[in-house]
Parts: sequence; structure tokens; C-alpha cells
Amino acid sequence: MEVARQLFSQKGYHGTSIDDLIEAASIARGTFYLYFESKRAIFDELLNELFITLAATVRRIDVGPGAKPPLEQLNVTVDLIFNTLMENRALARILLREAVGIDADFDRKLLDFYGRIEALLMSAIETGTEMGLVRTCDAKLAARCILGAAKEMVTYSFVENDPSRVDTQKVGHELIAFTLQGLFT
Amino acid sequence: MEVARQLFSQKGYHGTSIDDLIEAASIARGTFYLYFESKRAIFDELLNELFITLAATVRRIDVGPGAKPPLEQLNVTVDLIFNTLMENRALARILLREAVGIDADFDRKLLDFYGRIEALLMSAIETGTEMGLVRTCDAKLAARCILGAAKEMVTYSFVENDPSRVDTQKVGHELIAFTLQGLFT
Amino acid sequence: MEVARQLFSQKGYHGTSIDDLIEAASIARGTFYLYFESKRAIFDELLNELFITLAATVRRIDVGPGAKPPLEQLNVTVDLIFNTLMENRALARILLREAVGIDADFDRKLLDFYGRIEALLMSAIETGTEMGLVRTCDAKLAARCILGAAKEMVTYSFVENDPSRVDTQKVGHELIAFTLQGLFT
Amino acid sequence: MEVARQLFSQKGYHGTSIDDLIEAASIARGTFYLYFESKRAIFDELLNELFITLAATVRRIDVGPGAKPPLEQLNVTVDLIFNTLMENRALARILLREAVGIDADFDRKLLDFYGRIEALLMSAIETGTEMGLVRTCDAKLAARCILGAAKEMVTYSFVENDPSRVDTQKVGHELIAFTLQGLFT
DNA sequence: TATGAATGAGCGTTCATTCAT
DNA sequence: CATGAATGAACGCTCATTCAT
Repeated sequence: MEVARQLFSQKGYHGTSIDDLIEAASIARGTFYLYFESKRAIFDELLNELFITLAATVRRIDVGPGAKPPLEQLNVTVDLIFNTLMENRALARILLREAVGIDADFDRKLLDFYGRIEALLMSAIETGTEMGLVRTCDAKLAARCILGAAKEMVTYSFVENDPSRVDTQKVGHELIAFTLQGLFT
Repeated sequence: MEVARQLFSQKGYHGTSIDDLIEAASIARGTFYLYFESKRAIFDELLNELFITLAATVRRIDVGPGAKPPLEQLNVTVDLIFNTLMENRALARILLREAVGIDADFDRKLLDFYGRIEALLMSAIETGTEMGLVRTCDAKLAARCILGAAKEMVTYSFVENDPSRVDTQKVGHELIAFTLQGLFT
Repeated sequence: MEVARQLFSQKGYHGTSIDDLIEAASIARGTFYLYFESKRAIFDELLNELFITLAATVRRIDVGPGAKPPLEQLNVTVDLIFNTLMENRALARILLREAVGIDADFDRKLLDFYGRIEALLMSAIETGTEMGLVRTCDAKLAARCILGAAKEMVTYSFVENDPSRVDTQKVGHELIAFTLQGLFT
Repeated sequence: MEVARQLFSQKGYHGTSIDDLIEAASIARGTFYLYFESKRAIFDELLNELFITLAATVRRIDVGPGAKPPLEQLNVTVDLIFNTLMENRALARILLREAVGIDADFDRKLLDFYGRIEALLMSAIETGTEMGLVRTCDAKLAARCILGAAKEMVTYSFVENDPSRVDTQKVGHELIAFTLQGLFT
């Protein structure tokens, strides 16, 4: 699995053959199929892993009384997510690059994943609007904007020549600032 | 080409075989190779078409005296781009979905394409900052945010069950509002 | 035909495509098939041409009374043949290089051609033996030896970096000397 | 390999398809590529085999004191080579028939092979001349003559209706006689 | 007579998957 | 548990040949 993570991340799904996999893992062809039903299956498993890791990282903003200020919570959450993604860079790279095209099943899965994030963001926006913190807007479209900006920021962090040097905190804060204030003075 | 546009758009590059292509076009194998050097070549041609169409659509905001207000120009430009993309939906779908993984050459091309957009956005942000219209921020990161949000919005328009019904104007305006004001009241 | 001669000679039968042919001749695809039944057919025609030219060159040694000395006649004939081959270098190259493997029909043709030469040589040897000029030997095998040595000598003349500079007369005489005297002192 | 030897020998390189090969060998397409990198590769391997076998057979004539008479040694060597070729008839057939035209690489290989033989023969001739055994002649051309005669003799042995019946010893002796004495009485 | 667009059988090669050991 | 030899469908591509104009 570790090997597959690296290979899929580097060469993509189509660019990685079972041969690459078993050679890098120093196992026999048959052994691979002993543990994974198919090439597709290990890819799935890999991404599920990331989904679970991410799901564990995302936390709802607590707006209850006595909670820390929402903005501070937001900063913390974004930091957490960015760090998780950077720690699982290989997997995250796959998620963001192999966006689509594996097959219909995978496409649906991906849509689902982003759909859930979108729903989360939407409800946050709606809550914010109710609380008078967020301006009125089409929550769905706004959620999409946030998601898009976030995806791009993360992707950017991987594309940089030396990802390990990217200041994820700065990237996160810039994203939050952009999301909340936009660009106007 | 029309057939290829549709097929690549629906099933992706890897998911579309020469067989699919020639059957859908009702031509013989050899005929395909009479007009296109390779599978890769037709894909390239297809995307170049879109690149050119897009390049012709994008217009710099005129900040000179006597020009229309920048915001209005921005609205018009975004509308134009959105409409162009919707009119070339199949191609745009390819551009946004076949994110990467065809081959190194194509990856570079894609990076180039987005790089140029990013540069455009960056210089716009910097100009805006100089004019005092735009708050100080990391222009590069901000440009990425805009790009990401825009990509997502466009993608969203294609993913909708019935893309022809998406109100591109509304999507565009929401994107601009998000970009300029953010979400805060 | 001229074009085909050159191309077949340079790139061989399999290495030359109809495309090469028509492009070099600046004619259309259909025009080619108007004049030649197939790729095989033009190749055949080309070699027939050489066969005919060669047949016209070969002359039996006249051993009748009043004729020039056989050795002198031999020298003249060999010179003639070598010069003919050098003048039709392209064709000869094909004959010697594309030795076999086009198809069964062509193989038979080639066998025939060399068979006829062998027969010619055999009868010459037998005549020579009867006249007491030639030592007793297996005429067929000896004919083969001569044929082989001759083929190699001609081939050599084409393989040389600059065939036009090869002294065909010297080559011919060396071949005759070898054939008649062998190598012993 | 055995199957390939037969097929290449019978139908030539171009005339033999992977399909022919795998059908004759009763293996699956993939199995072929498990053992050979390509069609070219198996052909190469096959001929290398013969090259090695032949190289092991060729022996320099020992002219030192106490050695057997050169002529006897020559007879033995030629016998050895002829027998080796007859034992590896299929391979030898390929070598002699697929003269050229597979590709540039193979052409070079072939040229090399014959070049080395020629060099061997040349040095033998020169040694012979120094020892006063061989008449003065152009060693290179003479070597070519021998090579040509030998090739033809071997080819002849394969072309005969029943090659297994050819008296290789007789062929070899005739070749030697021809080479040394020529045809004159 | 000349054209060249169209054809399609055939090629060499790849690679995810199976299964007897 | 582990192996790796064997599989064969599928792929992208070539090229000699045909035929309507």
C-alpha cells in the first residue's frame, strides 16, 4: 500500500502498472492479487484511507456559548486540514490530480466526496448568514467557490518545487482572508 | 472532430479508444489516421481549439481614462468567458476533467495554460493594489484562489444534471462578488 | 520506374512503401495503380529489366577456329558484365541484397535466374574439361564457386564507400585469376 | 526458439508474424513477450546463437613447427564449419537468406560478421604469401572470392532438395581445391 | 487519364488477471 | 501464504489496395 501510494501519486493511475507495483514492493504477481482484488481495488482502498483521515480532521465550528471565537476555530481547522493533506501528500496528490476518468464508479465516489464537503460548507454559510455574520448569497455557489479556492491552494502547495517548504499556515490564512473579505480594500 | 469532442468529453482520453472514435464517426480505421497523426494528436488539436477560443475571449480590463468602470468590464468579461465555455462545453469538460496524466507533454501544456491565467490575474491584482482598489495581499496566492474558485464554478455548471439550464450570468456574478467582497457582511 | 529503382535499391523492398514511391515520383496514389498492378509487380518489372539487360550482355565464349583466345574473350565478357552491373547499380543492388524473402514466387524466379547462370558456367567448365583446359572437377560445384565468388565481388563493389571509384577491371581480373589459378603459387 | 528457428528459416523475418510464431509454438501472445522483448529480439538471439557456435568452430591454421600440414588442417576446419552449418541448417539459412533489409542495426551486424571472416581470410592469405605458399594477389579481393564461393557452396547445400543427403565433405574439398588451384589443369 | 479519400486486414505490443504449484 | 508462468483481449497504428469522381 505504501508503495502504491507513492507510485500512483508520482505516475498516476494509468501510468502505474501492476508490474511497477509488485516490483517496487518486491512481491510476486500472485501475492498482489492475494491482497487486492484488482488494480482498481487498491486505488479505492488508498483513497478511502484519505477520506477517513480527512473526515477525522474536519470539525464543525462550534458556535455555542463559551466556545472560542469562530474565526479562531476556523483558522485552527483549516490549519489542521492543510497539515493533514501535507502529511498525506502522496494520497492527496492522487485525489486532486486523478480527478476523474478512472471509471464511472470512481467518478461518482469523487462527486460524493466533494458533495459532502460542499454540504458542510453550505450549512456553515447558512448558519453564518442566520447569525448575521455572512452576507446573503447563494450558499451553494459560495460553497463551491470556497471549495475551488481551497483545492487550488492545496494543489499549489504540491506543485511548488519544494512542497516541504511551503508555509501551509500562510496559505491557509490567505485562503481564509480571501474567503471572508475578498479582495476589496 | 465533433465525435471526438463528445467521446473524449464523456469517457475521457483513456476511456476512449480509436475503435470508439471510428465507430462513432462511421469511418474506417485508416481514415482516422488520414486526418490525425495519432490519438494524442487529435486530443491536442481539440484542446488547442479551446485554448485559442478562450484566448480570443479574455480581455484585459481597461483602466485608462474614459473607459467603462472596471467592475462593469469585469462582469462583461466573466460573462463572455462563461458563455464561451458553455458553448464549448464538451471541450471545456475535457480541459477540466482530464486534469493530468495523459503524458508529461500534456501536463506541461496544462500547467502553462493555467500559469498564464494566473499571471494575468496576478498582474490585475497588483494593478488593483496600486490603485488602492485591492487590499494588500499575496498576489500569487490570491490569484490561485480566484482561479480555483472560477474553475470550480465552471465545473459545477457542467456537472449539473442539465447544464443548459444553469444561469451562467448568476454564477459569474456570484463568483465576482465572492472574489471581491468575500463572505463577510 | 526510375524512382522505384532508386528507392528499392536504397531502402529495400520492405522498407519502401507505396507512399514513398508516389511522393518521390510526384504522382497520385491512383496513378501508380494505373500503371502497375501492385507493389510486387513493379518490383518484378524492375528486375526483369535487369535480367534482360544482363542476358544481352552475357556472351558465350567462342572456341571455334579463328576466334580470339578464350582467356581474352573471358576477360572481355567479365568486363562487360561488371560494367553493366555498375551502370545498373541500383537494380543490381536489389538483386544481390533482396536476395530472398519477398515471397515464394520471387524466390523461384531468383533461383531460376541463378540456375541459368550456373548452367552456363557448368557447360563452359565441361567444354573446358573436354578441351583439356580445365582440370577434372565436379562441374556443378565449381560453377557454384565461380558464381559465389562473382556475386561477392560485385556486392563488394557496391558496398565500398564510393562505388564509382572501384576499379571494376581490376576486380574482374582478380576474379578470373582466382577462378582459373586459385591461390597457390 | 526452436519454432522461431524453423519459421524464420522457412518464411523469412518479414514473412513470419508473431501470430505464426505463437500458433506454431502453441503459446499465448503474452507468453511470447514474457520470454522475448520483441520480434526483433528473438531474431537477434537466434542469430547470435549461430554466431557463437560458428566462432567456436573456426580455428586458425597452425603454421608452427610440429603442427600438422596446413592443407590437412584446412580440410578439417572447413569440414567442421560445414558440419556446424548443416547441423544448424535453419539458422544458417536465415543468415544466408535474410541478407539484409531487416533494419540498419541488423545490416551493420551482418557486415561486421562477414567483415571479421574476411579479415581472417585476408590475414591467412598474407601469411601464405609470406611463406611463399600463396601467389601474390590482392588479399582483400581474394578473401572476398573465397568468402563468396564458400557462401554459395553452403547455400547450395541447403537449396538441394534433400539437404541431409548432401556430401558436405565433398563440397568442402571441392571448395578448397577451387580456392587453391582454380580450374586450370 | 489522373486523382486522392477511403478502406480494413493485419501488425507488433501491453498489461490486468488467473491458477497450478 | 506465496509464487510467477501463462493468458488473451484490447490497444494504437500501418499500408497495400480500391474506386467514385
